[in-house]
Amino acid sequence: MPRMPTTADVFNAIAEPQRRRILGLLQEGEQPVAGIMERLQLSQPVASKHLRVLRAVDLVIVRPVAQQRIYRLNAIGLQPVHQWLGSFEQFWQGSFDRLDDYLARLQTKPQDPHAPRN
Amino acid sequence: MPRMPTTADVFNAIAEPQRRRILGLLQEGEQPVAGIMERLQLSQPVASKHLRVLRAVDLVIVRPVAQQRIYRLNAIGLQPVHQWLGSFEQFWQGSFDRLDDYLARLQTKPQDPHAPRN
DNA sequence: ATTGAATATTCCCATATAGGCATGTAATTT
DNA sequence: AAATTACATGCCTATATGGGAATATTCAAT
Repeated sequence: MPRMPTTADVFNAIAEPQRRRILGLLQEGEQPVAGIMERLQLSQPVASKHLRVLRAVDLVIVRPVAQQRIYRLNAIGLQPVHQWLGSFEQFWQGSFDRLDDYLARLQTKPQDPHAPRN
Repeated sequence: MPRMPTTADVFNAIAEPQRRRILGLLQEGEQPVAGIMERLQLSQPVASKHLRVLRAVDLVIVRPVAQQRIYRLNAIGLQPVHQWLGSFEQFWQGSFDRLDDYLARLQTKPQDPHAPRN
């Protein structure tokens, strides 16, 4: 079997660099397709196709304004990736550095009695 | 041009669910190929091929022991993904929660006179 | 109704898969 | 040395791609 479709999930969708660039651009604010084309130097069909994928996995939201389609970032769609990554962060440092973190947390926690979630 | 090779970068490597499963398993500790095969119910060639990709992008480290190859998780290799994701987390909450963050920062910032851009 | 503007979609192709099957290879045992 | 173990690699196929060129679609202006 071939590779999974790019629209299969967020992981596949963000594997493509151009799509990551688009998402990055949309951090600055919503944009019509023409804006994305210009800023990222993409041909019109290429832009539209990438946006189609991002739409399919719910990473962007479209809003029609006249003939324009305004695309907005829907960053919450990246949560699956964030969650998956979360389980790995504890492995990023050796046990030594993790000990540092642990001690540092022990020192600051007591100062704030109403310790909010984080 | 077709899709970018799975070995092109970490993003492409982790797009494949089986490879994510392998990485997940390796969180429990290093494993020889046979262990991965059994735990994840993969054929031997399939396991080897996925591991090859993970090796290529440096998400796992191999250590030979007799005829066995012990695979170990190299979670630091996931940092590019984590970094990229980082720039999006500030968009995860609605403007309301972001306002909270902003106010909280205003309270602590004054202690730092050299307020950098932003 | 026509024309024009902004996007979307279709058709094209070269390329890279994931997995099954078969075979190659390195180290160990007998 | 021959056989066995534990993996890696090669070959095969169906399928999905990203981008280019051309065309279709949708809404607005004339």
